[in-house]
Amino acid sequence: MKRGRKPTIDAADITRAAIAIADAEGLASVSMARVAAEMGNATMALYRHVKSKDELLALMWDSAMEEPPPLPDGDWRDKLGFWAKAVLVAIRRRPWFLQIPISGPPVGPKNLRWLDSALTALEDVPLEPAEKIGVVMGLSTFAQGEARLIGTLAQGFENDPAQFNHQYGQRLREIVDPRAMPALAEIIESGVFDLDDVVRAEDLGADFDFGLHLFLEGVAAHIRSRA
Amino acid sequence: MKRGRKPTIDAADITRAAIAIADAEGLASVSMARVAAEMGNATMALYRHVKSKDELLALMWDSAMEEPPPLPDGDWRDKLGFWAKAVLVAIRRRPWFLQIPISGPPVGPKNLRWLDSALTALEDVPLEPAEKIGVVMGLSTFAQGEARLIGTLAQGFENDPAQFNHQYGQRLREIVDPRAMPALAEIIESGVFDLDDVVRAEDLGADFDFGLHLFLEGVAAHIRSRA
DNA sequence: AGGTTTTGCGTATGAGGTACGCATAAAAGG
DNA sequence: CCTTTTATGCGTACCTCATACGCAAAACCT
Repeated sequence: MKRGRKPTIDAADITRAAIAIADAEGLASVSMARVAAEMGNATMALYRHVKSKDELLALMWDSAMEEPPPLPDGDWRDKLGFWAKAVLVAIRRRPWFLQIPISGPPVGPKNLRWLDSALTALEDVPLEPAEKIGVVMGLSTFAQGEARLIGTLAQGFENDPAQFNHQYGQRLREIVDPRAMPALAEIIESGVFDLDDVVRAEDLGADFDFGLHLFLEGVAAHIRSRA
Repeated sequence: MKRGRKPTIDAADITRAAIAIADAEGLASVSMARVAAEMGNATMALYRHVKSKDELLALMWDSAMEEPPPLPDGDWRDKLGFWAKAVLVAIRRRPWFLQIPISGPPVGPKNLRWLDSALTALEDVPLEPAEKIGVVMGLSTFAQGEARLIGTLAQGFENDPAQFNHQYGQRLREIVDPRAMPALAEIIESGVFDLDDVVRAEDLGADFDFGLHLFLEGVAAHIRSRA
């Protein structure tokens, strides 16, 4: 039998508590003391189960992603598009996910299942393994980057809504000298930056959809050139 | 005339000193005390010119990017591809750039010049303004995400080189159950993850090139469907 | 029961951000 | 030239955090 005092908590409990705090108040509110308090333990008790805060963050990172949803019926394009949107949604549900300083390639089971899901979408596509990985990496990179951007803007909007109320276009008009940056000035004049009222999550979603469309279009073209 | 004691330093000086530290030792080494010491001032002297550390980080963010290089001759594709690679190179030169928590849309002059540069590359392309912005945003997102990934892996490699010496594929083989994740298992078996020796920056650059190729291919397809 | 081992945790240390207030320097007014 | 005004320089102090260390409490073994 196992000797010594019985542990009252384990690393998984700590991770869960930390995630609950991050979900409710953001990653900045996750401190060892706070997590311990939330669990009714003393701060230093945590260190019996977790080497350091960095390790706790790594555990949080592994647990943060939910399971990948089952792929829809259709061709690879439907599936991969669905997958990319699922990635965006999953990250958006845990905005602090991208704030965790990561350290290495993914080995956590959840992340590997996401990878498997994307590769399943490409199952019947005639591409080399390395190419498939490239496609998935590119898509994943794009989705994460877009999620980051959306999160950033959403947060900036919370802090200072006035900054976004169709003043952005105006502000750019003041700053940008058409002689110095003619291409940008022309786009500004077209009014794309004059957001009528507020930047909404849906607008940002439209940007994502367009980028996704371009990328998938590129994959299709590449497949065609292969066949 | 302006009353009061003459300032001996200004925000730009502080920003420069902070950037020098970040370049040399990473963003983690940038503390108010450290920056002040480096300038030969007392810690609290900085607060006369900078409201908070967050503000200092924002200033660093604005100053961190170098000027966009002039675009090469060629069609939009050459130019945009060159631009994307230039973004990657510029970020790679300041790996701490992506670690700064950002707050809002870009208004700094350098960032606007990068934007102008990309739009110049699309000058003669028959797309709507909003579409051009979408293309540039997508590309920029992709480049930043890839830079982040490369930086992460490079750092992980420094910390623990053994982890990468063609053990990654082996490790995956142990973890991944082919019955649970057949698509992933098949790719693993193909040996793509068995990096012969070491993950090199060049290999990662190849990934970037492939993703870039796909994206530009997609843009080309979209333009064709427009014409 | 006595010894052993493992967990729980109080105390202490050091780093970092920053509020506050006084000292100091430079211009303006007499 | 001296006083008043105003902006800067910065010492002190406080608070939050992560974490090393060591002792006490609990559970198992003989």
